[in-house]
Amino acid sequence: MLPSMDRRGCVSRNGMTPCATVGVGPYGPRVPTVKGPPPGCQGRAARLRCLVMRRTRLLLPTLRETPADAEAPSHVLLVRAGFVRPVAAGVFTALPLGVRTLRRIETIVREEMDAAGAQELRMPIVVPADPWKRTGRWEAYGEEMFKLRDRAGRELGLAPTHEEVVTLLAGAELRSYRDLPANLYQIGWKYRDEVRPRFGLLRGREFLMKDAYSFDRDEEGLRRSYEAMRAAYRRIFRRCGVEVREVEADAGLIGGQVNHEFLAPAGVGEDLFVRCDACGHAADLEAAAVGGLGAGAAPGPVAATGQPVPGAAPLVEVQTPGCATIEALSAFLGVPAERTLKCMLYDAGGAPVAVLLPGDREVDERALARALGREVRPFTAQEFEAHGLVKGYVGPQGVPEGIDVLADPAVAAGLDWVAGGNQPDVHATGVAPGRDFRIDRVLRVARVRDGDPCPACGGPLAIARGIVVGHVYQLGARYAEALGATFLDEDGAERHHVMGCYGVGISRVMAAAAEQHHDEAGLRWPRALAPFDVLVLPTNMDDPDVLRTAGELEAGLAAAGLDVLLDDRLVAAGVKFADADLIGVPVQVVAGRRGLSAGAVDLKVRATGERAQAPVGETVAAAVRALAAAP
RNA sequence: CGGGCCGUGGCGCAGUUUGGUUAGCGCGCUUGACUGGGGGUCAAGAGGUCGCCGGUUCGAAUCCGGCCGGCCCGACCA
Repeated sequence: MLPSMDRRGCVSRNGMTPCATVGVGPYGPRVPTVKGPPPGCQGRAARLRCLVMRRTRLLLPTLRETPADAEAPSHVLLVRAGFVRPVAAGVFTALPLGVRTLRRIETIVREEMDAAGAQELRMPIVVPADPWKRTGRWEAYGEEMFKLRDRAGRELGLAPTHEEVVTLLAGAELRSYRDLPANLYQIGWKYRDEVRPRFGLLRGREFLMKDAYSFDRDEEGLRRSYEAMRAAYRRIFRRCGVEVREVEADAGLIGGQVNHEFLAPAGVGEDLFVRCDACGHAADLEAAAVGGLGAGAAPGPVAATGQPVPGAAPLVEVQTPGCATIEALSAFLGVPAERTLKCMLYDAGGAPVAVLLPGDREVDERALARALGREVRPFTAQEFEAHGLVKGYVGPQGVPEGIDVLADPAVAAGLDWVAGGNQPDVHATGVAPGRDFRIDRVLRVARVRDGDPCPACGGPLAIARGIVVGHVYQLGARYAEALGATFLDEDGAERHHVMGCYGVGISRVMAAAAEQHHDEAGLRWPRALAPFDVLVLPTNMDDPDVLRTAGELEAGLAAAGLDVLLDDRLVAAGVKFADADLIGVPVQVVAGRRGLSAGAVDLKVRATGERAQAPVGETVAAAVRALAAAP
């Protein structure tokens, strides 16, 4: 029987078990056929062990050009290298290579979760609205949550996370302290109707996530569960080959007090965080702005200029025509911006507040809102007028009673400020806190900047971008209380479950790894995440020696337990090299006429670019070693 | 949701300002030949309701209106 064949070297359309196909040929009448399965790949048992794939049988559409709608490196490369295809804004199909890499991440996550004593569940994507209304999150999530109605008019949502569902399950099934502690997790698609999907997989509307929920008798148990998860997360990201920083973070809509983010530093990361290279301290930028920095660490005008503290100068009014901005004022008076006093006015949930900070600083409005527990917005022109204030020339000495004065620690600590004179074109110098104006509350709401001192050690902080790949929270009992989830404790008392929740963005990890590991030629997967371990690349498809060797290497590498991709296309070698670098398989084994004439094949480690030769007979061992040594 | 840009074979683009009858180019795809160690060469092909709807006009990819989709910046967030 003559196998069907096509130009690309496909041997058999129905020979779907890769090892059942034969050699690499035939490619045409001129090309000799390699008979029989490659050595080491005979028999049913061996066949089942083989983890080989032929390029001609794989849906692996690589693109030579950059897709017009992709910007982030991970987005460009995951599309170009044939891992994913876009379906709608922020929604993707994972192609076979993408599935393989996602599965490797999932496997690592499962192993570590299971090792930590967690149990896997499958919860639904479509969830009823009622529990969400009871916890208040139906409203709180707002437009972010996909909401639907079924034919009977029942309200449903696509779950972005599963606290409600799992808490109800715990309330029903974890009824005794003997059932606790418990940690339940799942891996599945999550939905979020993003205001603005972007960066490809990094911020999609559908994303693959592992979410886990711990249930304990008390806070002490929660802390133990929490620390166990943090430890598991460190192992997960280390195994994935993704560099992460663990930072103190903001709880967002999930809630709870203590929480940490695992940020993968990357150029396109959408989260800003501060880190101190001296002591390792790191915090989410917003968390840092609220409580991460102690008052003593705040740079006053004195520390910033390096000048000694002047004595308490008298308050003097000076003419400053056209100086409604700090920039103009600083230039006009020849005073550094950090010695001027900026007085910002906000409406905070109906109550006016004044925020004082050095002129070179900006208010982090989110941090302010969080510190006050109210929404804030800048004063309107009418509000300035109503309070008798002149925009651009507001000084704290003229802030009327009834407006709370919140001051940055630097303002409280400084003397001799240059502040607004509360009339057009007038400022005042020598303005001192306490003497000239009151401070109702010292509050750190200035946006953290590069170079600010670290609260832990005083060293310089750096602002960096990162991708949130993991987030762990201590939730406490709020969900259990809202949903009435209780258990009977040892003393017979009915108590609410104390919860924690823990997420890993599986699809984000893939994108984050792509962000961290690529070059101009393409992806460079860490070996734990690569879709295949080894790529076998025969260069001369008309050479029987080359074909036979490639087939033997394919079988031998598979027998050694590696996932092997054989590029059996009948195309120019250059095409294969370019594709090999693009898809980023860690080890390339090149079998070509040139090397084989000396009895050798070439190995290339993608991540390092390192090349080596090995005798044909030792290639498998050399490839295994190269893979083990790869990043 | 504000601001900007963009929808033309599978992908990347030109053509639109100044309407004109066969809508081009590169890559990819098909067939054949040559080639075969870094996206090679030649030849012959296939493939397009120019995002959708409506309007103006003798005539619309091109002008006007509406809608849909996508990207970037911002606000927001895993």
